Amino acid sequence: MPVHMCEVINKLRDAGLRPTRQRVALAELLFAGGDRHFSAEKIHEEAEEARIPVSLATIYNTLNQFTDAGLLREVAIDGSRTLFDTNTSNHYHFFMESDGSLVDIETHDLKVIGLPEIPPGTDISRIDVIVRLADK
Amino acid sequence: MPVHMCEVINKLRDAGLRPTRQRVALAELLFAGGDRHFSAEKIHEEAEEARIPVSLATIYNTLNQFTDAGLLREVAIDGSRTLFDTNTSNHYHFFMESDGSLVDIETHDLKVIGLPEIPPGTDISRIDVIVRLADK
DNA sequence: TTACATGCAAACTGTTTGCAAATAT
DNA sequence: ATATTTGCAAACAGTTTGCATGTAA
Repeated sequence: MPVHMCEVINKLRDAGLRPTRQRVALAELLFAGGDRHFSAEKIHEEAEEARIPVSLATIYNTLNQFTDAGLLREVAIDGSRTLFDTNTSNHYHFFMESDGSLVDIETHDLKVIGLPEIPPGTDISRIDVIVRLADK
Repeated sequence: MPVHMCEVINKLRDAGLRPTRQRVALAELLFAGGDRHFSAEKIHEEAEEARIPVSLATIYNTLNQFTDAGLLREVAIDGSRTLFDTNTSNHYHFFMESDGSLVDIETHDLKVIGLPEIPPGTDISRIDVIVRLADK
């Protein structure tokens, strides 16, 4: 078994997920390259191209499990579909309205200042920033 | 016909929308008070309580028309449902994770700084900021 | 009178779920 | 051996659409 596969298996184990055939294959697809953004449907297509037999239902379940385990995060762009992001660190996004794609903005570049007091009894769990770009 | 009703009618006319019974009634519901956030379903319930007969399909159509006309804007929180906002000016939001409600943050309080260069050939069409709050 | 708006039901999209068969431990 | 995971199809929620009927101009 190749080393990179063991890494994926350990990653899943650490997250408390059994390293099943499908989960390992999907994790390799998702985490092989650098950071990326995708929908469930996109991953389904890629899995088919890679001859990995996984049902769409399992992809949804897996992406949600990965998200719960902190391996992915969701990005809310509009109501039509859920996008996932392999970069789980605190960062913001450019959203290309022309083609619906996302590009990361590294946090150290960008700051949100002047935040008013938050309601008592609450904590900030996350700040989402989406810079929507349109073709000129 | 009361004065406030004329205002609504003019507002619709200015937006290029015929002031039909349903559109006038919905506009009064939506724009009577100050700024507010809501889903299509919520407005459907309110219309029923107010004994205004409007089908859910018409509410969806109307909210989308109002949005296209610039009378409303959409707020993307998560994929599960579309939220609308009567405040169409540039402003940001607190999102209460506990109950799914939204509260406006006035723009003059909050600034996004250090934005990196945007890709050539594009313009910023809007910046969305959502501060997610969880109960402590 | 005529173009546009409405209501209903049916279609549709993205997502979740129930359950029998398959699999990891 | 046993608890978990998978795949399928069916269920589901939110939203949109086709078409006959109603209405504003």
